[in-house]
Amino acid sequence: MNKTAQVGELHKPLSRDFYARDPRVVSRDLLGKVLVRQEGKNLLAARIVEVEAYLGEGDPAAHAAAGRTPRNAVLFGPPGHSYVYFIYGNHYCFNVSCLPDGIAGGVLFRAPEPLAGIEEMAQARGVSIKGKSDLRKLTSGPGRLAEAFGITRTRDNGKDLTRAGSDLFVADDGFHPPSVQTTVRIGITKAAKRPLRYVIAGNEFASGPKP
DNA sequence: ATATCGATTATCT
DNA sequence: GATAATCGATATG
Repeated sequence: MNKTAQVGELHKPLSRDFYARDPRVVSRDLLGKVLVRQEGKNLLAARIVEVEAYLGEGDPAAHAAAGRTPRNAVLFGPPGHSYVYFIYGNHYCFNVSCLPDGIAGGVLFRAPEPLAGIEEMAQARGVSIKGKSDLRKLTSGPGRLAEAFGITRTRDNGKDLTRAGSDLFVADDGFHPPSVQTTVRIGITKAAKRPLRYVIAGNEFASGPKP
């Protein structure tokens, strides 16, 4: 398998079937895939290294836990649609709906490794990249990821990520993560002990303090 | 109409 | 390590 991204694959979204499974399975399979934003001529791409699974009614930490509301309706809809919400008055978080239509569940994208469109991401984030280690400032954390990719609720909530030609989707370029680590989820107070955070082991671009 | 709080981050000390 | 910033969804009156 090629080490570099097979750019030819970067216009082909993952299928609806991929997302129509348990969020824990989708989470694990999303690691190593490539998140793509295609805005006309501009291409933003980043390899997913950290995600979290949020289950439906049985998961107190999930937005879907209290049942369907206008805000979380996407999570109850068909799989492969983006769920974007605003948090702490400052940040957007980007998720994808999982499981068949009518059953809630989703995956939160927490951190990817930037591959293409570095300049555009830095501009969107309002930071400058001097050294290689500064790349972490672009997308290391859900709020940063959303800002780097220009993801907002009005623009992207409810978007079908599996549609051919969508400007926002996830692609498989053949990369396979060497090893996957699971930990507890970050920043939640309910069901805080469940090991539903998935990280490519030892990856530099995962959120949190650098080891 | 008003109060509460959150799947975060930047910027202090 | 602690906290301010700051919006909107939701619950309650």
